[in-house]
Amino acid sequence: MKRRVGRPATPVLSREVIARAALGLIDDAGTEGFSLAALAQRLGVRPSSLYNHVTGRDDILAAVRELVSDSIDASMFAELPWDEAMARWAHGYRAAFAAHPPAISLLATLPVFGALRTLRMYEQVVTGLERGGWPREMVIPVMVAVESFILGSALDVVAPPDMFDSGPLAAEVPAFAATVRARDTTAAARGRPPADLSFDVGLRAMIEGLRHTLRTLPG
Amino acid sequence: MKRRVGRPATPVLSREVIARAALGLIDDAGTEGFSLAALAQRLGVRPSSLYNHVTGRDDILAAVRELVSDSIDASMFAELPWDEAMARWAHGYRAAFAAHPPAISLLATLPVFGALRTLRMYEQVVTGLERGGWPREMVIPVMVAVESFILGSALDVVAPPDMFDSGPLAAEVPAFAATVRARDTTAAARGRPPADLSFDVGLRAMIEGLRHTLRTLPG
DNA sequence: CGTCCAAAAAGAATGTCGTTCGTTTTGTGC
DNA sequence: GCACAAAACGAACGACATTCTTTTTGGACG
Repeated sequence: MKRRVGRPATPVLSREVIARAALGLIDDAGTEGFSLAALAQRLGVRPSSLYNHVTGRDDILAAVRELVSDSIDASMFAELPWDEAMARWAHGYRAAFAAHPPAISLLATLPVFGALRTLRMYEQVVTGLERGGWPREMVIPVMVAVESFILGSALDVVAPPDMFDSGPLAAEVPAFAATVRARDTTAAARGRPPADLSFDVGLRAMIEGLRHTLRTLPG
Repeated sequence: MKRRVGRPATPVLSREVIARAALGLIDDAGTEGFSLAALAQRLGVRPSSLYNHVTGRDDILAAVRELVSDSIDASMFAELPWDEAMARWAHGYRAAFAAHPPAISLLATLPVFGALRTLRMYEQVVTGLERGGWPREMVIPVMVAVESFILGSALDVVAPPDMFDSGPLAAEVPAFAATVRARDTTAAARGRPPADLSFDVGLRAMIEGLRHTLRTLPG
């Protein structure tokens, strides 16, 4: 499987191929397993070859982010009431990231812009909110607020499970330890990850609160 | 200012000193300007000396995170109603991170645990929520939901301003471009950063929604 | 059909970075 | 007063992202 020097007969790489391999590598090897050397090896290629298709490490991560973002559906804003559409969009948004836990911390801090597909998604959301009666100047804040919650919740997914149970620390913070246990019990009883409980509670609250905000708007 | 080999007469370093210098370096030089070499130079020390006080880079960032977290006040939960306390806590929490924009992306992805001070903060919040009537198993989800929103909003602070105004992209997403302009106008009129609008709208909504959730709880 | 240029691969080399290890000097407890 | 731990330096290493050069191939144009 050794590759010869020189341009190959059939092209091996592309921005798309690199992004998919990168996401696969991150899924398999985790955050710290991601390196250009490992990525090149997975592609059967030398690291320097990557630079013919991307500008560098950050560009690869941007491509991965586009890949993940492109799996988010926002078409529901065209048909459903804004609040119901928002709930579904948020669930899909979070699921897209939660499907690749190790990638979250790598992607969460990256700027999103430059991706046309992402802008189109925003366009759909914005249009749906305006159709729902939100005043122009509040549309972006409302969308960004929900998006911030989603992003933060995605980071929560990758947070390590609490390991201080029955340690000397638990005695220092009894109320906290007790409520954590109560949450874990409830989560286990429902067969869902603890992080899902926070997301559901928070999303429901935020959308209910936004309904209230829109209802009681001056004017 | 050259230091001689060997243990100095008066100690130069400590975990605390290192953390403060690191935060200062991040504030001054940004995310990518942070390196152990630069940090050591700022401390008048060689990089290898740091390892006498911390286990490595990640440990330094953990110390910085503790430093930032320690400036968050949660005492209001002992006196105020839970919803009002939550609002003030959230504002302080976000402000603590927003005071160091370049640090946010470095710290946001780090695990929080091991810091006793942080656990004590959680203890105060948890106690306040229980006092407010929240059932045990919902306390942590409620707190984590709000914290996720705060974290996500902090990341939004560091997001680059939209630069696609009047570009060829704006024509592709007219509704989006228009609402962004409306938001920027409103933000400018109020003399506040655009990110603040999203945070205020989202926090108000989430707390109002949580009030509604608590009110309509089964049982 | 041949020529020239761009594209796409490997290969070699570089500088930075985090980290480890050995050495030196100093403070401290017996 | 002596042994040992603590805390600094200095040297060296391996991993990493990146750049530049070289080699081979595809395609456009004559």
